[in-house]
Amino acid sequence: MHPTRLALDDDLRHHTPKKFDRTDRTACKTEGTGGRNRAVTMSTIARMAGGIQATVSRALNRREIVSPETLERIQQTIEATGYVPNLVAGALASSKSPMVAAVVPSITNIVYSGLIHHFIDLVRAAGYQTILVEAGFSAEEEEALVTSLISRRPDGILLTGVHHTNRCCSQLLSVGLPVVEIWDLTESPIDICVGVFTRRLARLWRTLPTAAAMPLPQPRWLAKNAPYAAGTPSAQPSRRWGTRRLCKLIVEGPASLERGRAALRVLLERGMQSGVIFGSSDLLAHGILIEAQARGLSVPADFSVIGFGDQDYATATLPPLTTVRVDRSDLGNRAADALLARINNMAPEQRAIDVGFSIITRGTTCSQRN
Amino acid sequence: MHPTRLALDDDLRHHTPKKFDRTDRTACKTEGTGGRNRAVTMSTIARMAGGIQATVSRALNRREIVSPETLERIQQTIEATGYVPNLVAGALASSKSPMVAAVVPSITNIVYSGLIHHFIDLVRAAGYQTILVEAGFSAEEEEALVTSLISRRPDGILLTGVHHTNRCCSQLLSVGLPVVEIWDLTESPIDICVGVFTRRLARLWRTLPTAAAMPLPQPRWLAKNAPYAAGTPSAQPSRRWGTRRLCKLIVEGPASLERGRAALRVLLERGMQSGVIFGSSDLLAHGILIEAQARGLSVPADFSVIGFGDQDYATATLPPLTTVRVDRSDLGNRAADALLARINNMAPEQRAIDVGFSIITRGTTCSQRN
DNA sequence: CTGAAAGCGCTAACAA
DNA sequence: TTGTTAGCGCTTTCAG
Repeated sequence: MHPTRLALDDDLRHHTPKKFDRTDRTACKTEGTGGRNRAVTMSTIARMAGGIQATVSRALNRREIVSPETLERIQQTIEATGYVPNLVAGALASSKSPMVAAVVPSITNIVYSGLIHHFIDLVRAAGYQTILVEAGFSAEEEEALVTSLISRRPDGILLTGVHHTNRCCSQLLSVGLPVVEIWDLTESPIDICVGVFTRRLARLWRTLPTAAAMPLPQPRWLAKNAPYAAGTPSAQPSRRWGTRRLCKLIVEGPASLERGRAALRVLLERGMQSGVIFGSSDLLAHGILIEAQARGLSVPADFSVIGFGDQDYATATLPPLTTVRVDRSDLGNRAADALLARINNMAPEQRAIDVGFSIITRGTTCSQRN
Repeated sequence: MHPTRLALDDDLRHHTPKKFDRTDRTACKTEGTGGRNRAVTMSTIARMAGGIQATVSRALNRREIVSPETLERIQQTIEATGYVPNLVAGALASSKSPMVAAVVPSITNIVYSGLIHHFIDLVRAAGYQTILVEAGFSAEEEEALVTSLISRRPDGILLTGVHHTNRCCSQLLSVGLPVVEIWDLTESPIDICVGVFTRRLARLWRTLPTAAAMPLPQPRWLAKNAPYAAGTPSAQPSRRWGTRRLCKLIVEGPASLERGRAALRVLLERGMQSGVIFGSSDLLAHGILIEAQARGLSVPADFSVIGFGDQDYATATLPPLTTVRVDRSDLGNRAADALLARINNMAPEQRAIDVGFSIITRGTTCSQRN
């Protein structure tokens, strides 16, 4: 193979925005009608089809109870006018919007968005639309958001995590909205919760042979277990955790490849010799692998790495990443099922649904017992 | 450093779900009240505070026009009852929900979610909540979704891409909803559009020195330019494109590290010698880097790689990734600005806003001219 | 099967 | 400043 030379034309390299003028306004609609043209409603359709508004409503919601001819006429006029029913009026009258709300800390984090993706699919299949909102990681922000969500009177609501302000919980409770909390498991959820049982994981950490370091946080419930305050990459003095010496490293902000790399640098500076590094996300763990490679260190010969999340790319790293897997699609599905069940007034069999987790052993750990 | 041994207790390794029973039902609410307890409304508050419903409405929306004492009394009762206003009634009465809708192909793809994140922030600052929905990559699905969104009467709507069904466009037009389309730029948007001017990018590709391969698609508008049908990883016979020989490789499905690795394997099998490989996303490009490394090939000595997206991790790869950057936060912000402007009935200065793009040169290309 | 009529909980004139 | 009164566009009894 020969080296490749690549030269970029300077004028192409940065493409400076081009301006359009607004001569072509074909699509602009506020013109011509002179003021807002009266919206077409059910009554409009009824009048045009020679019937009454209630019949149109029936034609739309329970087609089987109107005569075929009437139905036909109504459908034709609907088609002709391009009428779209007003769901907010419907929701007011029937006090049920076909809608649920989902609150996640971050929509850009695949850990949440992947799960929510499945959730949305399932509730959609049941006829519900999802209004998805981002709450950041603060319970106060969440409270404000939840209040404004409640004011939209969704049929149900999904919350991430189990730490909510008191106001938030009591509001939810007093409205009597079905709510499902995901990720953490608590034995006294607001309504139902589905997720993994945190203490189990913590216990797992504690029993592992040599815990060398543990970049944090991201999944909130890992963060919860951190005995040290967060700070910019800085190692804490090693201390005993369970029966092992643990050096915990808090990585501030969202996980990223770069933060993972930085984490390993810090750990090495602090004299880390060997052991296993826990990443609170696969991304962080992957960053650690890359930094190791850049420094000529070998994983798992020099140290082990365990990620969290089992993202799809965990099989594609060098070497493939050992990681903690929580079945997110399962979680999303169960959350949807549980919420739908509650919406339909079914008492849940269990109030806390544990989806469990497992360790997927790949190339970044050695699996021999010692 | 010494090798690390890692042994996992078998009973801990897989944590089988634990069952909870439902004895603790402290939080269950359908109990006690015997049937649905009448919801508290503005009238309830008014009665309790010794006033009239309209005053409560005023206290909530335009506090400055009610007397301090009345305000005080009302606020206290609201506090006491935990009353949350019903926005759907409000929306019906005022025919404005403080809400906009956003339609993206995929919420799990950071390319969209990153941008939407900014969009949401900005419109929220203006008092609007965003209902976010996923449309997949089909215009038909999108149409159905848009219809159901319209039925919720949002104040505005954001669409991804410029390819929509006719019904979709005409419905949007007939409702007279402010709409902003993002990513692609077209000179005849439904309402306004903000994004990058595709033809410019295509022209850039064409002038590059040696185009060896181009894994596709993901950004829809790259896909659009593909002269070959999609298929599982398989190289197309090289053909002339512009003045260069181009070997295009279509990668099916969403981009992933693994698909990038597979792509390089295929390209090598097909006898790729040198040149530059375009990834339609940074993830794909990163996969290519990893595979190169696994095979002992050197980038950019053996071949160059250019990604797309300038994700945060592009600086953290080995070597750092040269990539095409579209400022997504800028795009999200401008989209929000544009939509808000339209909602406030301001005629846009331009109907198409070009945010441009740039090539960020890092370590995976050599920059010497030839 | 179709009509008539009473709201759903709020906003927005208008009047006092 | 507060009270009165119409609706918003639909769902849902209840009669016909």
